[in-house]
Amino acid sequence: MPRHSENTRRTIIDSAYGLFYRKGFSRVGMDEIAAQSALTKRTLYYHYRSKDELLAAVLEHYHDLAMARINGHAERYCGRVDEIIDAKFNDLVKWSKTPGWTGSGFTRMVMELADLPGHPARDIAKRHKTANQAWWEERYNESGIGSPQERAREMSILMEGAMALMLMSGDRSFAETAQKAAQTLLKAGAPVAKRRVSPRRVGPSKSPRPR
Amino acid sequence: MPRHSENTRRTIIDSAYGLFYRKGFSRVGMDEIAAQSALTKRTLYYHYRSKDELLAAVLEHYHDLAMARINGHAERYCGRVDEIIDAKFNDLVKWSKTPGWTGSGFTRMVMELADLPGHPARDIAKRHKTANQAWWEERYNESGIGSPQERAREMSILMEGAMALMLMSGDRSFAETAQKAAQTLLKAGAPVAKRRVSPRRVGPSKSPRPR
DNA sequence: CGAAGTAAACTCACTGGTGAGTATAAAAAC
DNA sequence: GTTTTTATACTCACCAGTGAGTTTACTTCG
Repeated sequence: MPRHSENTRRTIIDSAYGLFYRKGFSRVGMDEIAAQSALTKRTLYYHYRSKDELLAAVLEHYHDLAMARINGHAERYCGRVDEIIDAKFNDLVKWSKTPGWTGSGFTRMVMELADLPGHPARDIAKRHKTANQAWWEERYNESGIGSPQERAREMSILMEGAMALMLMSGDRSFAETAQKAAQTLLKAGAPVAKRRVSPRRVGPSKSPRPR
Repeated sequence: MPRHSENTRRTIIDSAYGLFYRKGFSRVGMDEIAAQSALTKRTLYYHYRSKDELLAAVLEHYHDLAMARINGHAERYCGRVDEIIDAKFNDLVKWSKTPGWTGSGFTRMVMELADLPGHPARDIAKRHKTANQAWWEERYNESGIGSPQERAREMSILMEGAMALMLMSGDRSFAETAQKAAQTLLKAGAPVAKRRVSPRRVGPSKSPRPR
């Protein structure tokens, strides 16, 4: 087939993402990815030097997607912070109901590769979580909430913890518990001016949910 | 009867635990475990029918250890709930400073094997987290705190989330953030009688920290 | 007592299978 | 005529699990 190397790469990354997300990194073979992509293994190695490099590309791509998605949702994630919190946790519950849901792929990758500090996946996952947290910090900040950084860190913790426990127990109500906790912390933490915030940017989005 | 099979099993389980904790399940071979135990691979299969069964035995053992440890620490984890919370998070920080720390082995196992719902490791990990949460529920309960179950679930979430983020970011201060959040939630949640609680049982303990 | 039996515990060498990554040559696009 | 892709076949390392036999410690019988 032809020269559209961009398309091919996209195909490879999508297939790889699906398999990595489902089964983790080690238990997915390059042959499997090749088969899923309807390509030859040789072609995979034409575009990516190694399995690790492919993983890095996959995470990079889905990090970008997630960021674009979150920023494109300005009209959904606007208003008072407490409303944004509710929206976020509702979305988490919705997401967790998709058939093969197994939590955050980034988190799971880091846990699987926890003993390889130099692995590219580690850095990308870290960047992803940092970016997410920065997003929350902005939300808290522009709403005039006190200690926005601390609040954002709490949100990260609650989200991460809720996902882990939902995955382990199969009990979706952990999202609700985390949500209520976030609201309580918001109220208890910072009795500052509550001002509304208007949508920041336009750009609807649908599509699957990387995380 | 010939040689002491209990000792051998113990050796195997300890070696396996060390390797599984460090590198995860898939990336550790039975040969590696055998070498670490100074035994033949065949001997491993004499005591355990399969690698999965060995993993189950390892988790079972370390779950017991963790429970024994937590119950043996009655003199440490007593007093007002807010003191217990502080003690717990301090212990988390201390634990996280041990050289090869990579968070909760149970959580990481579940994340690695997330696509295998029937795997024995899943059930054991779930039981472990449930037991931990029940422990917290008791603590809240015997201190006359309102909604003890909800408080215990929050604790689980905060602990789990803090560990995940500490692992990903390498930033230990997430423990502190989670700790403060737990205290805030405690105060905000249940303005009920604060009564002291005396040590429940005796039995000092030291030893490493399974989780 | 001591030889013979025996069952648990253990070893060595092996199998079939799969993993990542490569070699090479040739075909199809553009 | 260069880039991309196929096709097939290959290397080499590893890995879960096994077949068949050996050692150890304890028992039983003469």
